[in-house]
This record gives sequence, structure tokens and C-alpha cells, in this order.
Amino acid sequence: MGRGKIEIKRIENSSNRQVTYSKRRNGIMKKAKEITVLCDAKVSLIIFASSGKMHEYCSPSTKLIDILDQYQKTSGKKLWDAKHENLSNEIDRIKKENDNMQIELRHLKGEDITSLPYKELMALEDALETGLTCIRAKQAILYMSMLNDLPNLYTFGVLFFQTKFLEDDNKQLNFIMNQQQMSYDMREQMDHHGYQRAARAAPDYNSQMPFAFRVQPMQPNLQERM
Amino acid sequence: MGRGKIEIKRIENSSNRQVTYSKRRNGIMKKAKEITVLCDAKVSLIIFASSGKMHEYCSPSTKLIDILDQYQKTSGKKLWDAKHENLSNEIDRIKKENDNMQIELRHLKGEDITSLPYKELMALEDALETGLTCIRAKQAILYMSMLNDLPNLYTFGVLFFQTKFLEDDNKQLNFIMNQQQMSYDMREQMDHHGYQRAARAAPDYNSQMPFAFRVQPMQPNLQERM
DNA sequence: AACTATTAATAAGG
DNA sequence: TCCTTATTAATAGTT
Repeated sequence: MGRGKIEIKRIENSSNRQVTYSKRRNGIMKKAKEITVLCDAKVSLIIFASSGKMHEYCSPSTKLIDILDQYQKTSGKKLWDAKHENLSNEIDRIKKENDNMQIELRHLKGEDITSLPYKELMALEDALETGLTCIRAKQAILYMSMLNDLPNLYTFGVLFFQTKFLEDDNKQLNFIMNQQQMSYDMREQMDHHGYQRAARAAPDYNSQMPFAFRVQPMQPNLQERM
Repeated sequence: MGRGKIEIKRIENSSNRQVTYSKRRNGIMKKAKEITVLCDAKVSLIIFASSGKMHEYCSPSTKLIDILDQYQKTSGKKLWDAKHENLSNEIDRIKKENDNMQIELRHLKGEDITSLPYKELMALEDALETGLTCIRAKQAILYMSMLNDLPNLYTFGVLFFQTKFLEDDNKQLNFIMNQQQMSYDMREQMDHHGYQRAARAAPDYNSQMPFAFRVQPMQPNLQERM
């Protein structure tokens, strides 16, 4: 369709090529518009000239992104979905990691431990003890360096730590005593319900130390009971 | 171009429309191919019939994804980049959360605490103590329930806890003693370097309890030193 | 960018 | 869907 027939191969003359490009591009655009109107079609047309200049047509009341989404669904070919999947997987992986850490943190803080098996309670206890030891060592070091600069803080430092550990010891002693009281109460209850007494277990162990702030180190009465 | 001129508006007759669609679709495809060959253009053409059936053309030795990438760069219009950015931001956010938890976990385990300020050490210590208390309470409850079922485990339970807490007390006592030894050594060093003695601080406090497993509750010598 | 001779596309019909 | 063909539309080469 022109003054002569042309072979369909690259037009070598640069300006001829440019002119033909312009004419044919308009032609295709027009055809694209026509088919959308005539036939209810959805069309996306993107053309890049060799110069890099871009022209596009997209059927009205449609977004390119929607056409491309439909393209992916219809053809099964992935465009950005692959990238999305990778990112989504990454998110899932990190979220799982996150959850695990959250659980570990809560456990270390003594929360949500109701359903933990005994073995894990032991591990947790070890971890906490280790942590506590490290922290206190660090505190001690801090004090040491303070002492370096301010020699008269020495007494305060010693006092501080002694108080801290004594408080802690008291807490633990109270705990032991409570625990023993509970055990004892429970044994009493069991006795009242006719349970057989299984061991010569300390019936009034608790009463042996009404004002004792210390379990005796050698535990003579405990060994007696073995 | 046909037996008669047609108006460019939707073809109401369904089968006519279908026929026209087919013919014109081929026409556009041919034109698209031709312009790529003649003019070195890159073309992406995607057509959906109203039926949903899809046809596409993409210039050879080019991938649709590349054309779309170039489309985004050239036009500045975002296609999937917006979605990607959202996901990437989400990943960044979670990763940061992750890092924070990791740090908290390490701190609770006594790791990486070298650069922590004193206030945070205190908070950590509190958290660890709370955790430990909860864990041990839970352990105690576990024992109680075991005792319910197996009365003769009573003695073992009492023994277990007494041993556990005594071990712990010993650890802490050792720590205090070490700390005091360190303080004392340091004071000695300072004295040798001519530092002024700032307090009448226990010079041989340590030697006062070579076999003592307990700091005395009333701390008489400590009060003396105040 | 406009013109126009010529080819290409396609509407209608079978 | 394919073939045919009259007719219109697109466009190559020219101005």
C-alpha cells in the first residue's frame, strides 16, 4: 500500500525508517483503538522506537496493571509474581523467626510457661541463672571501675552487693519455706484422706526453723530422713 | 476497506463482532510484527477478546518483563514497584523488630552486655530474677502435682529444692567473696600506688569466712564499717 | 507535513 | 473458519 511494494525487512535509510516508524505507529494505534471500540476488546500496546522513545495505548477505562494481572492469570506466565513470591516467602520466614523469639523471650520472662514440660523448665532455669551470673559479674566490674575513679565508693559497693544478695537469699528462703509448707499441708490432707504414708518425711520440718533465715548447709535432718 | 464503510462503534451483531475481531486482531499482529522488523522497534501487544481469550505479541529477542521494566523507567508510572516497595518495607520493619528481640535475648542470656549502661543492667537483673521466680514456682507446682500421684516422691522433692537453692546460694556467696577479694586486691594496689585510703573498708573480710557458706543475716561487721 | 499512486486490509457474502 | 471480492484504508515515495 504505497507507491510501490516494500519488502518487510529493516529499512536501512535512517530517516526513511524514522518516517515509516511514525506513520505505522499511528496506524497501529488507530487500529488498536478501533478494535477496542468495534469488538469490546481490551488492548495494551507499548512501542519503543529504537531511539528509546515510548508510545503506549491502553483501552479506555482499563489500567495497564489490570491487563497485566489478567495476562499473568490467563497465560500462567509470571511477570512480577515471582518476585512477589520471593518477598512473601521471606516475610513468612522472618515472621516465624519472630514468633519463636517472642515465645523464647516470654518464657525467659516467666510468662506462658504453664504448658512447658519439665525438661524445658530446667533449661530455662539454667539460662536464667547463667544470665544472672553474667549480669552480676558485669555490675561488679562496673563497680570496680567506679572504685578506680572514686576510691571512697568502695564501702558503698560492698554494701550494695551484700544487700542485693541477701535480699535474694531471703526471697529464695521464703520460697523454700512456702514450698515446704505447701508440701506439708498436702501430706496432711492426704493423710486425712487415708493415703498410706510413703516416707518418713519431715512432718514438722517447717517448725524447726520458725526464725531461721538459713537452711543449714549440711542438712543433718534431711539426711536423717533419707 | 471493505464492501462498505463502517462506523467505528461497537458491532452489535455478536457473530459479526467475533469475525471482525478475529480479522482485525490478525491485522494488528501483522502490523506489529512489521514495524518491529522495518523500524527496529520494540513492541508489546496484549489483546483480550470480550470472551476473555488472550492473544499477545512481543517483539522477538525481547521479554515482556523487560519491556515493562523499561516502561516503568521511561514513563515513571509504577506497575508492580509500588507493591514491591510495600513488601520491602514490611520486611525491613520485621527485620528491625527481629534484631531488637535478638539483642534483648542475648542480653537476657548475659551476652553482649559489655556496653550496657548501669540502669539497663539493673532492669535486666530484675527481669531475670522475676523469670527465675516464675520458673521455680512452676517447677514447684509440677512437683506438687507429682506428689499428688506418687506420695513417696515427697522426700525427693524437698531434697531437690533444698539442694537447688543451696547450690544457688553457694554460687552467689562465691561471687560475693570473689568480688570482695577483687575489691580488696584493687585497694591494695591503689595503696601501693599511693592512693589515699578513703574508707575503713574490710581489709580481710574474706578471711572471716573461710568455710562459711552464709553471710550472716544481721551483718554486724558490715554495720561496724559504716 | 501534504499529496497521491499503489498496495493492504477487510466487510460482506458464500 | 475459510474463500472471494468489492471497496475502503493505509502508506511509500514524492513534492
